[in-house]
Amino acid sequence: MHLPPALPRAFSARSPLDLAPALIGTLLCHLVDGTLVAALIVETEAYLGPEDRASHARAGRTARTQPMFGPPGHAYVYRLYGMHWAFNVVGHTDQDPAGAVLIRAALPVAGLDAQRRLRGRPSDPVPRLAAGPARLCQALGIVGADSGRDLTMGPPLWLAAMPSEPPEEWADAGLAPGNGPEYGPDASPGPLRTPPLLQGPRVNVDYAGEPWTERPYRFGLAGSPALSRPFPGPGGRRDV
DNA sequence: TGATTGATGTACT
DNA sequence: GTACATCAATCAC
Repeated sequence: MHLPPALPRAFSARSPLDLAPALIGTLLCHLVDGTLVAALIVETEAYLGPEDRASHARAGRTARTQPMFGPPGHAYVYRLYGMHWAFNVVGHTDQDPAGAVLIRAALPVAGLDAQRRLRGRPSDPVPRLAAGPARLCQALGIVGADSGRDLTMGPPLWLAAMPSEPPEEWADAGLAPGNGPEYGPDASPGPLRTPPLLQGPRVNVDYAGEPWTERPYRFGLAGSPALSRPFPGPGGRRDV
């Protein structure tokens, strides 16, 4: 079984605003009962430190938000609406006390049967299995106990670069080698070099009258069938 | 000590 | 489009 190497901590040691677009096109990997389940990240949101009113770091360090204030490259998992889990990658600079990137959606590429089973909806099309923060945690088997885990140490839970030549048994991620609009189901496989990104407002975040363009902190892989929901029309900007 | 609130998903009209 | 499940953290007294 091919286990891609973990991305180093330096990858996450930057502002969530830089990390959020950089995470698009990377792999989130989890070893579940000896099976690799992995998905290509296609949608993220940046949450900054205490000055970001929508960030859990706004109220300072608590037992729940502790990982957000810790070293970059760790997981921050929290309960949502009392019944779901949501997964974040901790990332901030030494100047900023806290920060994280919410992984909103990913395209399953390895361990598809396991992901269907974990998700509990066997007939859902693969691109919808992890299309949403709570669905993603379900499909990848991520739970609250994973909060605080170091994602730079490999199994059981880690971030990795998408291999330039994915193993035969992996599903086609539909990535074209390089730039271009051909990021659909018929695109030829290959690494994601300069992904065409969309940018827009964070989902279900109250902007309190302020125009969202002041904080366009949601990022997505253009044309991906695994996005949790569309980006706003012409206001959703390309080429981030 | 009690009330309100979500970084959601599903089912139903 | 709307209703609702379900609960820890946070906020208002």
